[in-house]
Amino acid sequence: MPTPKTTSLRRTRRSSDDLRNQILSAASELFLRDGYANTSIDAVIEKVGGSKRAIYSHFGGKDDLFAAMMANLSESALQAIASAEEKVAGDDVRVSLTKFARAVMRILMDPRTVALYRLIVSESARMPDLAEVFLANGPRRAASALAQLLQRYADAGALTISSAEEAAEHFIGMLRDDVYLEVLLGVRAPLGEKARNARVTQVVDIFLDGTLARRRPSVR
Amino acid sequence: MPTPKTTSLRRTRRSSDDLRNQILSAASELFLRDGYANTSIDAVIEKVGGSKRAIYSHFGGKDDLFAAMMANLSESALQAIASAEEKVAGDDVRVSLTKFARAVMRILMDPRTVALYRLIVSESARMPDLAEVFLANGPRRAASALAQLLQRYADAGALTISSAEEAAEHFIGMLRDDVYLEVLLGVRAPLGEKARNARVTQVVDIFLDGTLARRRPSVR
DNA sequence: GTCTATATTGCGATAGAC
DNA sequence: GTCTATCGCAATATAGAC
Repeated sequence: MPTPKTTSLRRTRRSSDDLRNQILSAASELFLRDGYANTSIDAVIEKVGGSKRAIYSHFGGKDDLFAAMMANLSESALQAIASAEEKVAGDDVRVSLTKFARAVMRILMDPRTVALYRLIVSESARMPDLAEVFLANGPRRAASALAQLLQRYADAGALTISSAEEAAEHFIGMLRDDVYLEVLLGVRAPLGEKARNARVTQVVDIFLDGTLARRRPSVR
Repeated sequence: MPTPKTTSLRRTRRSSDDLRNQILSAASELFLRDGYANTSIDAVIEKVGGSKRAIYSHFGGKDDLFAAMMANLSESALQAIASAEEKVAGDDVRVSLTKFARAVMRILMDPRTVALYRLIVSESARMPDLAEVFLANGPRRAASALAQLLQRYADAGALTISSAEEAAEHFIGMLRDDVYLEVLLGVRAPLGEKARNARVTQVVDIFLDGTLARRRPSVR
């Protein structure tokens, strides 16, 4: 059978949901690559096939298509962050931080994340809600997860930090340094796993040897 | 007296240089505020007065006007960085780093820098040279100045660092953390002097207590 | 002023779902 | 067969570069 029955409710030639998803997918690719202003409705429709009308009946307009796409993207981004949070189960501070940092670096250097980051910076002025959603689901979420981790170690006497929140922000800042800026600006390819891990080790060393309590010469 | 229309080279009322500078100034303001696509030639002309013809004869087109404006801006940015480099004359590591970091933070949080940063991220895909010029005059220059400073202290035995370059990048990364991202996205106002200095102290403490040689319990 | 690009809408035709 | 979403194409409107 060419068309195995759709388990869902109605239309099937290319079900309404399929069309919607295909539009979202094509729009993501183009918006992420070329930005909002340089992506035309025609270009999206050319990738998907069909009529421009489909976009307007499904989404309402270009702005709404863009918003829908960003909402869609934030879901997958959120899942990535959530999986990173689970990686911090190690007992040793250095091991925990390293795991966390590697996960963050992997997400940061993902080409999709890079493009999303760039798009957010470009368009947040036009759509303020965009920035809020992105910050809440991405950076703030990662920072507060890390802050909790740091606080636990601080309570256990392994770390000496004045503010877990700020320390977490600084730690993540170290991961997202000039190298990341260069990736963001497209003058350098995203770091591969080996290079990422090397930088993570550097960062963890700098960070930890400043916050490790020195009373107990334990872990080293 | 019927004003003889000077068809080409000579201009009288407003000197050619003045007009050029006024155009650049108006263009800077608009481009920085609204971005490339959302700034129209008409809007620039409206601010300056005169005819659209002026822009095309002076610059050639919108792209060229934009490029000229960016080149113009990078000069002042360069001066700011250069002034930061001079501030590192202190003898004590902590004092030197603090001075340097305060200067960097002041530049970073300058609304003009923020707008420039945002514009670079938005447009570097369209104009790759932009990113190179910006990186060379800004971030890379600051990082390498800091790296030299760090290396001096390392040579003197005050710091233990494996790579001065990378350490410098991480240090600056700590300064440009999530808080800066929020400023960049416009959801938070740039930090005032007091808040900046507080963060600088945090960053220097984290950084130094990890890189200070512990053999000699000297400086602390 | 001219011309191109592009967002947005109008509407008859069509092809599956029911 | 009817119904409805989609299609294809044309038309409108506006902005903005030149």
